[in-house]
Amino acid sequence: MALAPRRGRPRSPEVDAAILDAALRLLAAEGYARMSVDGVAGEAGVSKAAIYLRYRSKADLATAALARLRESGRPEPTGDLRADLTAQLRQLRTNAERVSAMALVGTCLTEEQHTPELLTLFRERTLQPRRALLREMLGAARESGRIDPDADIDAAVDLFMGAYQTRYLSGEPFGERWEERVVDALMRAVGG
Amino acid sequence: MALAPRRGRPRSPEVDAAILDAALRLLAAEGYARMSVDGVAGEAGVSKAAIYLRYRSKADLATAALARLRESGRPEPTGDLRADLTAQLRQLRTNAERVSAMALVGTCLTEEQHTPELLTLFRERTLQPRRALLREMLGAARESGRIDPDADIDAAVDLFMGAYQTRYLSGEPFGERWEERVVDALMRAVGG
Amino acid sequence: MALAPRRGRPRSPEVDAAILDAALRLLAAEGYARMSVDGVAGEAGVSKAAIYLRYRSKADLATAALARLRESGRPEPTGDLRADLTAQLRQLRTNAERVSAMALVGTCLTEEQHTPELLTLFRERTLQPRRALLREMLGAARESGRIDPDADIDAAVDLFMGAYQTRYLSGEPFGERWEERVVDALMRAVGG
Amino acid sequence: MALAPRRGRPRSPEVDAAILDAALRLLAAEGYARMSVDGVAGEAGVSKAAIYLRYRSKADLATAALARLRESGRPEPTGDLRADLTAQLRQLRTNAERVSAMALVGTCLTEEQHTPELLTLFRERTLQPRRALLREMLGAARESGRIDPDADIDAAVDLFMGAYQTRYLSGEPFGERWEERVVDALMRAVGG
DNA sequence: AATGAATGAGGGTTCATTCAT
DNA sequence: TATGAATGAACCCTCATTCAT
Repeated sequence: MALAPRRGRPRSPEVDAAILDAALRLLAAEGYARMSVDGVAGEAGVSKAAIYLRYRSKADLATAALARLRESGRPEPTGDLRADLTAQLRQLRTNAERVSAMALVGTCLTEEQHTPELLTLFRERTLQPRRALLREMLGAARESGRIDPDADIDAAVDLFMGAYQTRYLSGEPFGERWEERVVDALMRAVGG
Repeated sequence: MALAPRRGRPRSPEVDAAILDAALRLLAAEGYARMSVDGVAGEAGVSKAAIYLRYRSKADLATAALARLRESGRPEPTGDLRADLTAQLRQLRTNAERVSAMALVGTCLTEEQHTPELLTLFRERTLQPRRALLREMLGAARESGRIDPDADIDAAVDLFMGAYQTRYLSGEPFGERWEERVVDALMRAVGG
Repeated sequence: MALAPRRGRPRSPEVDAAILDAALRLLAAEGYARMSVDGVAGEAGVSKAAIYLRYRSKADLATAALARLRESGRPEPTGDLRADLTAQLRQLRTNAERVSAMALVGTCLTEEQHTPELLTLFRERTLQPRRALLREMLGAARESGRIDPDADIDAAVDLFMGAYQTRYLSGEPFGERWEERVVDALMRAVGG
Repeated sequence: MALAPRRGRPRSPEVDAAILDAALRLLAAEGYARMSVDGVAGEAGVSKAAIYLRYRSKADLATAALARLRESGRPEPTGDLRADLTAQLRQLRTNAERVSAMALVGTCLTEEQHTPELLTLFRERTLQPRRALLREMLGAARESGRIDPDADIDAAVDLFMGAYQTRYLSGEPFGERWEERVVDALMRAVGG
């Protein structure tokens, strides 16, 4: 099982991680344009050249940092659609707050013209998997007759996924039991 | 902002408008951080100092530009809820595309830490009026019994308002009759 | 005769001159690659941005500095070929030492691949005019029968023009009456 | 340079040669200032540290590379001065083009202040031997009466050696039979 | 001996802002 | 009022050199 013996000084994994952590932190806090490679190096406690040894450009670095974005604790569906949707929405919100997701969304949107990789990556890593899971859950419920056979799953996904974003954007407080209320409304929409 | 000066040569309103137009265009196209005062001056055909005569800083300029953002052609409700919602959604989408609203949203979110006025202003000028109108429409429909008396209007607003944003973000094409499908689903949610 | 009244703050001619002087000095002393815009700004006592206001790039700056290179005191031909050639050669040598011409030649040659404008300019401003003058002088002498009607003027120009350069390159001291000796030899070559 | 090590793994001569070849190539192509140790390592297919193991600095490396410069095919004098001079000039030109001699001359001149060893070495290896040979040829011809006993050999050497350089510098095309024409003129100068 | 990692010091260029005319 | 000049502080990226393996 031994890896091929690598020649030369090995790359420090601590440095690897420190760079990406710092980059993601700054990306969320400052946005891509304001994030400076100097700043990342400073936060990570490494030299700028150590970063350029790993990434060819600032865009490369930001992309790698974004690619590292992982969701933690996406809940497994149980089959109880209402409960599952609620759990999903709660986790989406918690996770978004944990990783400053809205700030990252902002950066990706802002950079859509200059650095489109960011938005592409964000879609692939974060949005699409969640949309796919949602489609599966709703599809399975429709198959098994737990929701209306005519339910428009595609439309339901758009309604559901945007709720958190638009609430955040609006600046209005979420209030008690926000997730439950949204899910209730959605369940009616799909005839659950 | 500066009070209107009473002495000396008055400021040209054409210049005022040209500056704000250029600033808004660049704000949408480049984002706040990449928008340069030089660039605005160039697009507006004035000197940089002419801008600093009117606005104390780049942030001031961007805020004023954003404040200028006006929606055009918001349709008047007719009383037919389904038709009205569809018209609203269609206009929201059209208008968003016209003013690069998603890019502006991105900038406002990205700058939430550095220049929170931008997001505040965007909320006040763009999001809140639309949300208020929606609440009115749904409230009136509930009053008059055209939708379920138990309908959760607040939740419905979140579902409705986020649909465009999340669809745009997802990168998936909108497809034919997207607005109708979303409104159909929402009408079920509110028992219409 | 009044110039059109220029608007805005006029560009300081002192700054103009200081920049070009510093650039030419550094170009000769350090070569193009080692010459830094920071260094030029420092020597000239201006900010880097003042330089970039005038020149779009380092290459532009260097080119402008080189274009400023002017010979001083190129002697007017008197008609006495031997005396004129000697005067030319003496002035060539003096001038070359004054402006570090060989260092500039070195830079232009070194940068032939990366910044060919430098060599082109050097040719146009310095080499070609002198070669042309030499051709005229020799041509006139041939017309008037003071040198051999078969004299190969083109070859004579190459012989004459390279003498200083190659002597400098060789590192050997020029010695007393070096110019006279070279001109003597050349006069024989053209049958003077 | 470092003494040959007696202990431990011996240095590979192939690596030695590859390094110097690459360095000379880059020195001619980019000039000293632009030549990067990374670039040399890359071209030579070795690591940067392998270079620093052999040379203490970039200047050391460049010097060693220049020292390797060898002329190939310098023709042996036959005793026929005109033919010999022509052959020398032709070979000088050919060789110069082969090794990008003018670019190297440029680098040596440019670096005269910072790294004077380069110019010194270039003189010793390239210029002085050729000048010495020329002096010998002309001296022998004068001894044997084939040229004027008063011919100024030193001046003739300067005329001859500079012709190629100045023609190259001037940018004018060499044209047919350039060597013959120059030698013709020179032969007259020495009374041949 | 040889490798690839890591560093510190610039280098060219841009930009928000202030100044002189 | 309005202009163009001038500035100082970054910012992205590269390089000669040293270090750890």
